[in-house]
Amino acid sequence: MFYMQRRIIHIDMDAFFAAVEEKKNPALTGKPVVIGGGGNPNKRGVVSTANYEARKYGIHSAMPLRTAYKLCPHATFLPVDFESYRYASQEFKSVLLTITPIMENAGIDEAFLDASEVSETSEIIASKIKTGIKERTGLTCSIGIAPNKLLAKIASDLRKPDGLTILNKTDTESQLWPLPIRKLYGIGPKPEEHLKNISIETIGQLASLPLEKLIEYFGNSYGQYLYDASRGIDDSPLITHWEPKSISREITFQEDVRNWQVIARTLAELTKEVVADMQDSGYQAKTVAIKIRFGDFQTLTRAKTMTGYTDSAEEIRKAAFACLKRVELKKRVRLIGVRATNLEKAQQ
DNA sequence: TCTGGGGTCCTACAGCCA
DNA sequence: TCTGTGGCTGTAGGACCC
Repeated sequence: MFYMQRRIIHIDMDAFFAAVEEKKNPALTGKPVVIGGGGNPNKRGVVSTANYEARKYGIHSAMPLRTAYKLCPHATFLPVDFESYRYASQEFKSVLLTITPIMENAGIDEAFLDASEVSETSEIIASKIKTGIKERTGLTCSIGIAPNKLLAKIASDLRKPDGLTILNKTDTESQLWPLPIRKLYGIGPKPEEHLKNISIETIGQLASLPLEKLIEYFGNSYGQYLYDASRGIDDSPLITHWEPKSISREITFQEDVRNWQVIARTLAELTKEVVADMQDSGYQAKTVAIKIRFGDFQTLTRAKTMTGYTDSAEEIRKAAFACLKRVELKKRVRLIGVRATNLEKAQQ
């Protein structure tokens, strides 16, 4: 039996939000730009994207805006303009679809292509993608090409910006194993710390652990994942179509709130937005959940499953408030959110 | 003192039922 | 009738990603 090796391409736009902003306002080019929250570095919010100039000051995604401001007060701070980014996203993805229709959306600034059936060489495909995106949007991207999604994503991260990296199965030892464990998709701060405690720092060292050990440390599912991923093994297919599992809204107050009226009014507004979203996209929900984060970051959720599926504003609001009633509000509230889950496409 | 918002998936546990 | 077991569903929390 002959198995053809897949050819998966991962495309990652370079400092996407910042690049779109620089396109909108070329005067920003070459200066440090930080995008996040409402664009006011003295208010609550985190960095969504920092351009390469701003990264030189140590600014990175997920950093509090106030911290970014301390590191580089003369940077330009801008609010997130999702409309523009969504438009640019559609534009670059339309270029990708000229290569092959087998595309997986992986967020606003990333995508995978399955180019196994495309006859051109990887270098020619990559060059077509880069030129096409540059012509269409004026933006650059980094590309990784490999036999699976896991390696393609790691590859696109190896040379940035405007890079191209092609990995083969046989490159696992030389290219994958020297990398720090954090580079492996799915390893966040917690597993990283756990692994460092047992002196595992690189993907190669992770690959030296027997499967039984990994399962003992991390459970069946995640243990098996780490075992395979550290060897560059990944058979997961591209997801070209998917249905949402939940629709939600949440908001962090500028200052922690004790006033129940404010909390209730905010919950009602968020619920309205969720319902509008559901109705626009044609979904009904059976379960409504709320999320509350207190000033000390303690976070709790309460959920209520209704008797049937609904997109009625009245029913969903009632369910959300039934959840709120079950929470003892004895501390100031930092964040409140509402989520509709257990979704079903509404009958037409 | 600081830590967004919109998602997904996994795990643990409790209650119900056959 | 009592007890144990295993599956299913709902709930809650935690971790990850962009």
